Amino acid sequence: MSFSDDLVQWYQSNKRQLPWRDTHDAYVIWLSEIILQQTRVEQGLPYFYSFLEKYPDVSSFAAASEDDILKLWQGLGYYSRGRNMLKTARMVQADYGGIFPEAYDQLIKLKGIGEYTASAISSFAANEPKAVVDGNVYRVLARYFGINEPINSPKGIKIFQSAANELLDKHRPGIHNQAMMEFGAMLCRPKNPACNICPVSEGCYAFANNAVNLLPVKLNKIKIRERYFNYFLVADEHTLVMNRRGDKDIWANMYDLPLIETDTLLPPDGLLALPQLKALFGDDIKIDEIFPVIKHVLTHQRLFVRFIKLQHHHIELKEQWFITDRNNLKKLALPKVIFIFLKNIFNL
DNA sequence: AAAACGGGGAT
DNA sequence: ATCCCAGTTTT
Repeated sequence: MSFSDDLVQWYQSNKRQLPWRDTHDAYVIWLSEIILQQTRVEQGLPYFYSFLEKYPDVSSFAAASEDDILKLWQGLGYYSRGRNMLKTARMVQADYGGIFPEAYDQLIKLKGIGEYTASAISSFAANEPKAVVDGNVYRVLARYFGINEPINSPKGIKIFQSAANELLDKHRPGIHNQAMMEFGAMLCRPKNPACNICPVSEGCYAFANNAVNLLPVKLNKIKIRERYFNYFLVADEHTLVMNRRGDKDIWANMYDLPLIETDTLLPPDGLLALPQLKALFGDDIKIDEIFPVIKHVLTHQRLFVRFIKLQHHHIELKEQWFITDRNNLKKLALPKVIFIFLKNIFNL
């Protein structure tokens, strides 16, 4: 019995039942793989269902608008995944007649599909012998073979890909890949791995050398930027002023409120200089209510978000601002922190 | 080669 | 708090 055989055997009797397993539809597999990038299965599952229901095939996906896709993606994060999916769906519709490709060399050219995802789709859908290397596989390989090269160094990435390629069972690459990942997710976990019931502990370097908690090695302490967002609620009975975000910063092409970003800690009294507000909104405004600062944590940024309700009779709309009915909010893709605020304010 | 890109769960 | 999740793109 080889390492792969042992894992596959374990996989077949211990795998979770997941809706994207046991299909060979490349479109469905693609949908699941993009959703699951940097996302836990439990978090992605409801999105997978809603996307599949609304867009049962690539043609219907390609016909959607970016606003539609981002709205359905709302809350999942890494929104470029959604925007790239739309580009890819349209490319598949135009260049492949709506037939989702299954070949690695074609997949790798599509937006949002990198080495991992191209390997996953091609091996799951068509049994193409491409080895996946995701976070699970890095961990399994590092521990089992005692590889101490950092998993996120350029050298490490090549070493792990080579190791995965060598290990791949060319006769059943799809199930081999799934078994590697499921094993990493369920037994060979980052913390408290289940070495006591591990089917391959006997040949495991880390288990034999008491190095399970030392591997894999990862470097790069990401640095976190602090930002201070002052959002302004300009609303009447039925409508409010919204802002369409640009395509560079976080939450690209999504919708929030008129914003003043400051580069220092917010003043304790919560007051921005009134002249600054008048310069932005016009003279006819007054601060109505200042809400407590909300700390919103992202991977690379810590946001200190403060909402300020303004009284107004007339305001001047800036370039990316527009007035919309409250009822239209259900159609706009909102960042989590904006969504929560508006939901609470308007009892949505 | 680094940095950027969300949000949430486990420890 | 820290890590990391079925990673990819941009700088």
